[in-house]
Amino acid sequence: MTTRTRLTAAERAEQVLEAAITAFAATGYAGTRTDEIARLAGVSQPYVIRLFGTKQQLFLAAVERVCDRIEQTFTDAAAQRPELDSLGKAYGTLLAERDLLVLLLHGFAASADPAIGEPVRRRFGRIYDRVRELTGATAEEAEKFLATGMLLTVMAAMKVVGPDPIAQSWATDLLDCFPGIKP
Amino acid sequence: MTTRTRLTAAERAEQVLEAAITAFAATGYAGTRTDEIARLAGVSQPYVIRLFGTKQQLFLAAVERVCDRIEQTFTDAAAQRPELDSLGKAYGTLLAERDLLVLLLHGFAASADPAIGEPVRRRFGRIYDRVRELTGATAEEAEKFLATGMLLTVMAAMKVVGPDPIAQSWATDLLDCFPGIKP
DNA sequence: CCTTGTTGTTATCGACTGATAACTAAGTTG
DNA sequence: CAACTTAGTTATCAGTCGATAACAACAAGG
Repeated sequence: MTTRTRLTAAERAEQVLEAAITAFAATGYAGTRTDEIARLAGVSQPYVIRLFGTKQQLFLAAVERVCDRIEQTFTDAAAQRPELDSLGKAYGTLLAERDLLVLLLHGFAASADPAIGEPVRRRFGRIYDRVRELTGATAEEAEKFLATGMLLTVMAAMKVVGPDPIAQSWATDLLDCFPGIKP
Repeated sequence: MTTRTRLTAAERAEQVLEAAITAFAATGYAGTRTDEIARLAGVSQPYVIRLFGTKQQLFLAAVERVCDRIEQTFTDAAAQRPELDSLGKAYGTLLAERDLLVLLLHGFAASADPAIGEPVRRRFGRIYDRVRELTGATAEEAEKFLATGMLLTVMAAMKVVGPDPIAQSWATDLLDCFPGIKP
């Protein structure tokens, strides 16, 4: 073994959190093993548990992180041009980081567990609020915006959009409807 | 124990499949135990496995069944009035059977596994095709329709719509945008 | 009534997996 | 450098869970 570089707990936790996003996005909350996250982060499995307490707390931290990133993306986009299609274009760039969106989808799907559902509802509501206050959109405009976002998120999970897309004629049809998503 | 009523394997498999939809909707593919499905169906856990081979095959059968039900709902709605908002109203009634929609969402989320992703993409594509051929909608109209459906599906998973909804102001805002969903 | 096919069970295994305990080692400070 | 704190490991457990095997009970036909 090469000499391990020692990091502060906060730095290591950061790496573990990124690994957790990748792993949880791939196989969901229940389907992901903590030792797979540990392997991705390059640490031992018990250390992952010690840094975050439980697997569930790590999952929740990953969900919060993803929502932070999405909100930040919207805030940045609105700073340039505070309109819905500016945020829409920004969401399109998030497709490149499929893990973020798919993890969020796993959060929605796992919402039957109150410990997960409560924060997920809270963060989704916050995103709705941010979208409206950043762009001045009406409820109906925000609804159309979020609906489109959810379709794209589902398509990302099915891997028909984003990195290495699996070609499907229906997917091409649908993607043609969003100007500036395809690349 | 009361005298067990003996059913044909097909009849029992039907009951197990319904139980599987309920259970998988609640806790997802990896998070659901086959003995919980067995308990809901009133049979032993090994019998569940014997009827469907593996847990994965049972999950796939459940996904196929849900897609059948959704397609049938659309077909029926189009028979009465072959327009998009007729199908939309029909999808609204499916919210009462939250399990169906949430199971589908678990299917999307679990699509990273090729054994699940392949049939899920196939069925989603088929629903897109059916929607267009039943209503004569353009790709863009179908996209808006499916986007709305995905938002409602995600909201169903978060339990802010459907039976015993958890009240959230943002959810009320959003639901007001769909005429005739609220009841 | 007895044989045969089908429905269903109990018993059990073997692999997995989150979490804990106990220990090691690397910095850090006086 | 010695005492202490913090980062990280190895070893291991206790519970879980899908699957298999072997057996039991019920029904039906000859």
